[in-house]
Amino acid sequence: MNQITQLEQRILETAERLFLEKGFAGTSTTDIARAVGCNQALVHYYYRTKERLFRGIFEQKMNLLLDYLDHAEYDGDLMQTMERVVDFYFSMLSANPRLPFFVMNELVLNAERRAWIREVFIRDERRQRAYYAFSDLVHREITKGALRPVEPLDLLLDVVSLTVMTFVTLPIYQDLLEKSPAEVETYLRGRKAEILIMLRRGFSPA
Amino acid sequence: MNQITQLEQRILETAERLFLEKGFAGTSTTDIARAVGCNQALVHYYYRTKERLFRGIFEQKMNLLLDYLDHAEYDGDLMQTMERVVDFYFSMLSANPRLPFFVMNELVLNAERRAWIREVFIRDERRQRAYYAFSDLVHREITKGALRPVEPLDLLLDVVSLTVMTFVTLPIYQDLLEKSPAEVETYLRGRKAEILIMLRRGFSPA
DNA sequence: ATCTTGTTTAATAGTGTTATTAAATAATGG
DNA sequence: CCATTATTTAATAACACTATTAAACAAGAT
Repeated sequence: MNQITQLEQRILETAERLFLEKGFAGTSTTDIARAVGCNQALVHYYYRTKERLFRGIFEQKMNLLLDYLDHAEYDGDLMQTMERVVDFYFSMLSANPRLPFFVMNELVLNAERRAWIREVFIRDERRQRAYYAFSDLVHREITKGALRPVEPLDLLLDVVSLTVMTFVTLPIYQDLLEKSPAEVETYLRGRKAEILIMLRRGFSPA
Repeated sequence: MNQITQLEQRILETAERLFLEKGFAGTSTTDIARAVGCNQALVHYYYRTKERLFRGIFEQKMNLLLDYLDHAEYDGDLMQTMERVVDFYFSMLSANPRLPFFVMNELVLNAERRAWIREVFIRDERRQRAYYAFSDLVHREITKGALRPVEPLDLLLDVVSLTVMTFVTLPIYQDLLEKSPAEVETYLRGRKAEILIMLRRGFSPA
């Protein structure tokens, strides 16, 4: 029960790392086995197919990404809520910077994955409810005069675009502009501040 | 000189389409040949390696993407210039919606490609000059009081984030929310308007 | 008509990929 | 200790991929 789970676990973790780094098409089960240091057949013993292994990871990562939104408390002030959300995702994504690209990448490149995801995620009541709650709140805040008139989906996309792109382009920023880890940290702090300014200005009423 | 160029051309066009759709790792020279309807060796006869074929396309697409910025006239009003830029890219990307993802994808997934790109693109004087001109203008406009204090890079990233993400997530929007082409067109018009509002509010002085 | 040059294909080497199978090894329970 | 079960590996099937080579084919020039 030790080495057993140990290898199975290490395969999962390594697969995770490699898929996140190189994507589904760019990672082979041989790569994974090599990185773990075990026989390639073992990957298939535990997960049967590369697709199954991938899906498990993909689903988990997708949930990790959406969980916070599902449970977000849309209390009184939407502007404050928005700041909390950005704050949370900046922390979370600083620890997992390749997460958003990973999910986006596979959804964009693979139409079958989109179809599959449509069934599993979009038709999930919890998620539907969360979106309607959010949508209602936006409309209420607009009526209240606490928010500029805006489509809920637009608001969502604006926040997501600014936040996600910061992390998606991070490897490019690092490598192309040859930045050190310390510089990257400063840069991320700066980006977060900038995004909050944009959102505050962009959505304040009047 | 007819059938000659014809096949060479069709190989290039097909490669372009497939690379844009599935990425480098997801497209094989066999796929390309199959789609063209020619022998697979012909792809190698004209382009020698998959990597060379890809690089030609990648470089061309990257230039296509950056060309406008290199020649953008930063005249009097920055805000107006910004609107022209967004307007241009929305037209251009509506015709080539997979372009930004294609470039981003390869840069994020492939570190060697980043290194190569760093040499070819970043160390290009025209590009350097264009960026400095832009950076200077931003600082001048801030001093003039025509623009909120902001780092030029932040301004650039905000514009790029909002614009690019609209197109990157387009397949997801289409498929996951099951939208028709007509709905997509309306959606894009809406996004452009929304982005212009965000930018105007986000960067107007005071 | 044949020589030359450029185009296209068939064949294939060489490698890498996913996946399965059977055998070896380790661990566990009776 | 032995039987059973779970883990791990070696071997390999079956196929896909990149790239090369030599030969077939077509055109135009001489």
